[in-house]
Amino acid sequence: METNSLLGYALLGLLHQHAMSGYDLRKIFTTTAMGSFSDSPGAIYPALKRLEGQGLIRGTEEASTGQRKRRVFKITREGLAELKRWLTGPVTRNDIIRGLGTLMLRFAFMDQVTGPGHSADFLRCFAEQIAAYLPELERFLEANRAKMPLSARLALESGIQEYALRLKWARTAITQYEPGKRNRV
Amino acid sequence: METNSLLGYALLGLLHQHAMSGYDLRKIFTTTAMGSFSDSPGAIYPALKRLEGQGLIRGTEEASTGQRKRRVFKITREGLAELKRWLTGPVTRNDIIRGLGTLMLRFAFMDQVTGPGHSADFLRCFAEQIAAYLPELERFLEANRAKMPLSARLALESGIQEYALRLKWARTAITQYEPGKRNRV
DNA sequence: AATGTCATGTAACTAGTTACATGATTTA
DNA sequence: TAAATCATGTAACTAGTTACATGACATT
Repeated sequence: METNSLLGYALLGLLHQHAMSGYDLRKIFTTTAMGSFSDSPGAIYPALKRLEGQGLIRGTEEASTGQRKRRVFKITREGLAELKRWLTGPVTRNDIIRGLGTLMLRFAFMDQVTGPGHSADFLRCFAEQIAAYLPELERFLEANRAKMPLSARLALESGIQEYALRLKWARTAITQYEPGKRNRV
Repeated sequence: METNSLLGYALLGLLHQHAMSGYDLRKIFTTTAMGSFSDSPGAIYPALKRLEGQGLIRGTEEASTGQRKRRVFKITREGLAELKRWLTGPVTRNDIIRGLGTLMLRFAFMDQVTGPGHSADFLRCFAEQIAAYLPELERFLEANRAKMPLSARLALESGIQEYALRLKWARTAITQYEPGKRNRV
């Protein structure tokens, strides 16, 4: 069972949408809302090489529109299987603590790859984990608020607010997957 | 001018609060709201070594409460200068795009290290950058909402909501630094 | 005697950073 | 001809991951 970095899964997920070159992928990271990923060639080309080495994607040379030849990558069956495996993994307490970015990326790909049924399940686990973690943070704040400098307390409150917001978001999002709504893309 | 990772600055900021051992720092990462950092010895001990090599902290052996000897680290003048340099750097568009974690850590240390006057300035820059980025994300959503799968759209909306929340938070936080309020710790 | 907690550290591996190199084609 | 855009790639460096090693003392 292979392991990949978040960047690797991001590339895999994007290549599942449609085949693309490394350059296309870089442009996605520079010009769309996926700007949290680095668009540097030193990150993307080696990552594509690794994915290809694992047999998860396959690149084919293509005579491009005039300029230099481009390598267009498409996801393989193995790649799709690995992407599904990643998407369907459990939502752990650790995932929540280490930051929600990974989980949000997983969710973003979910409808397309594993279908809306699974997305709703994911949201339920997501909400459950946050609902468990949030009171811990709140208890920590109350226990320490007196001894904390203002900016430290404000920063912590901001973090708590973020988790609270995501919980509310998840609960609203779940309703969009309810039967009766036409939820297919 | 030295460069350090986020972990390096986190350690520097914590050691500015008071001198501690590597083990104490690890415990902070496991037991407090700073859980986004790894508490693994393979991360922390080498990071402390690097900081000491740069002259930013200094460790002294200490006969501990019974068990094995511990090395207690304290920040040096150079370390404090470097921490201040990091805290007072500009708030860039890139800082906002790459994730708010780094900026929130900077802010958390700010009152103690550079004083409440600077914290308010920081919040104004922070709010300004978010206020500039947010409409870009919103335009992207509107331009793509039709072609996006439900889960992808929801994920993007969640991201937008987060930025909106942080903007509101920053504007509220600024008022807590206004003259007339007793804002010293 | 075995396990747990305090406490520090290293080694092998992985992946990301910045910066550079290359090269074709198009536009100013 | 200089610069911009398309397009791929490498090299040196940095830092983090997991896993292991060590060792003292305390508890069961």
